Amino acid sequence: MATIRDVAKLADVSVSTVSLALSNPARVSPKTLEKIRQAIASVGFVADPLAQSLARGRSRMIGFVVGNVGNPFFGDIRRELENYALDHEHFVVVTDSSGKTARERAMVEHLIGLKTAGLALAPSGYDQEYLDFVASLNVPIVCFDQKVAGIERDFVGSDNYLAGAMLTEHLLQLGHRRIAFITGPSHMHTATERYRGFAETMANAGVEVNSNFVVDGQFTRTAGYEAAMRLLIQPERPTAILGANNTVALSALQAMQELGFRCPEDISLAMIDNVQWSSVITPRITMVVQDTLALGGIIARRLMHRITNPQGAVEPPQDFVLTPKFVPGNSCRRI
Amino acid sequence: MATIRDVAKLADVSVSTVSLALSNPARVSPKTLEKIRQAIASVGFVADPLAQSLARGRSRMIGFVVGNVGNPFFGDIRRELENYALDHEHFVVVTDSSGKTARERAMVEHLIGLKTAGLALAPSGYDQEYLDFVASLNVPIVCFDQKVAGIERDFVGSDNYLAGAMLTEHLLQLGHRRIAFITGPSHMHTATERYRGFAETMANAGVEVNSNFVVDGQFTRTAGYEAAMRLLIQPERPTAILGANNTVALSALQAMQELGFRCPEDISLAMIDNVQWSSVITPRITMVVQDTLALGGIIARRLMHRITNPQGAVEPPQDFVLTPKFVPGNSCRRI
DNA sequence: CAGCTCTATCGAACCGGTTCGATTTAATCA
DNA sequence: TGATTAAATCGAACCGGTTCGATAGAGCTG
Repeated sequence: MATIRDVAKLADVSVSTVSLALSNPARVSPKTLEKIRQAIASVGFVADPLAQSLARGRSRMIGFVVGNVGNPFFGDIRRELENYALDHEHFVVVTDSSGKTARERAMVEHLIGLKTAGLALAPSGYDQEYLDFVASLNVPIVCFDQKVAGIERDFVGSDNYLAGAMLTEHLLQLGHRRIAFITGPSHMHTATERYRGFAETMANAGVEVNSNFVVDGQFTRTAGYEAAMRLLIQPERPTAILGANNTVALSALQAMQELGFRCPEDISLAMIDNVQWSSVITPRITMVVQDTLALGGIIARRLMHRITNPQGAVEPPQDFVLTPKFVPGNSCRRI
Repeated sequence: MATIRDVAKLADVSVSTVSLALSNPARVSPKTLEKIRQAIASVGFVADPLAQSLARGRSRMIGFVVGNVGNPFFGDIRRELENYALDHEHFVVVTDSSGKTARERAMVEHLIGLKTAGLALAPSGYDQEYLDFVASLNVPIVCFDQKVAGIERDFVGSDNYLAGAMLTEHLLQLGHRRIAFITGPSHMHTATERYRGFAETMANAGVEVNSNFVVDGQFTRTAGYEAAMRLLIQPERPTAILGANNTVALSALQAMQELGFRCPEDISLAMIDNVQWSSVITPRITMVVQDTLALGGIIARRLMHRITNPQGAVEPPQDFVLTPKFVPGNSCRRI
């Protein structure tokens, strides 16, 4: 590998001039610039990103930290961010915490060690120590999906209260009263908000919620399946199930199928968030979806803005909350 | 951030001794070691990974390059690799080329620039120049999924010929003769092998393949859908469709549903590779699946072996080909 | 006790860039 | 034309580690 000193020697200028020519060509005389250009071309010089990062104290990498890259929700956002970052000569490194807080923290630490230019972070869990840690970082960070009280950063997400409320209202309109709700982890903002949307809408309609009808699905497949089973074996079954996310809802569908319940004839089902092959799942699930492309775009622009703009770094944090969209399917019947 | 010089000053030893104590404690006297330990603890020293990588010419990162991290096939492999790497104090950075060769190359170049310890690479496309580039890298690389002629590296994958043959044989056994095949990109090894498995099995059974029954689905959703439509509008329709991967097969299912064909009553369907929610897709698709956990484990061990073992780096490349598994569903009927 | 070997530690160069004050060169003005 | 100023270039220190030959002291041998 050719180094900057090889180039300097060949162009017969100092190392610092080559460096200057690279970072600010306007401040180098045209003929020197040309000599340097030729030298660079002839030895095939490419600056070592590691050395640059060390010297600058900052790299051109952006860290993307989520709990599950396989989730299409995160996948779409990642793609948007990646495209935008690439256009601005930044490079996205993706890390997956598998939803484990300890691992998430280790990954953030690692990315900080890499002197990443910025972080797009979907926190999956946290304790006070972790919050302090995140607060102590002086790197641009845009949080998304999970709004965490105590993290004073830009936040990009959807109106989860509304998402829960919309589906609840839809089921009420169809005549359902015995509506069950499969929740997510109580420490997650999306989970609590969606539940709040459900509970308040029910209360506003004057419908009491049977306490056996609220079960914890942890946003995971196994817990969701188990939670659904608990709902289905009750003598007084719900007429509709609302899944707080795609995973628990589809786990519920699986449980229903295995026990021989038909959807929507026996039990209606609705969920928040799309999945990849929803169009071939029978019945087509009625859902509320987030505008992942828009979210990804906002995250990307906001993060790059803070990274590239000198004063962008000190702007006060801002929240961007998008309205989710209702997508009717045929998994909810009128009763 | 505390540097190694701060530690040296506090422990009243030289910088090089601190470095030695960190990398090879046995060669430092016990009392010096203790002084250094205390100093490290009191200033909270953590070595800068960037500076280490620059000085060593090698980092503790492993690059993971695939065309679509959202695909559960790659997701499982990523998880296995990540767990194993973490156990060996290595860190996986994931990059997604979105199936674009140019981007894939840029990502590999970037990872090499980061002086990654090794690469797990699922090539999605290539030209001669790219092959030469990969060949020129003297970093441990384990290729997987796509076997590329011209890349002399370890390879981990499944027997794709067998995968195609197994499903074809199954359909023949059920009495199908008019079997259609939706292929993947012809430059992909998995695609050509799976097709070969289909074609040869058909030939061996003495069944001629209608040339209109072989359509190109590019392993993508849009092309797969289009290809399926072309099959379904023919006056002489196939009685069974075999999708060369999950994406094209499910696109075909969608096309069938939209045109009002029932599966398997009107047309049978089988596919290679699982998807996340196959258990709630109706009908349950008959498929051949790869053992992603085993693949991931082999990739991880092989790569770490080459990285950590001094002589591992020079071992000749080896192929690991696993046998895929037949998973019956109810998407294929006897005729 | 001189001569030799080992062990522990050190100093300096190095990895490959960036940065900034100092210096040289060129252009502008009185 | 000499003084002044701006533009171009340079040198050296720096980022934060690693590495390796040199050195000093301890321990062993004859």
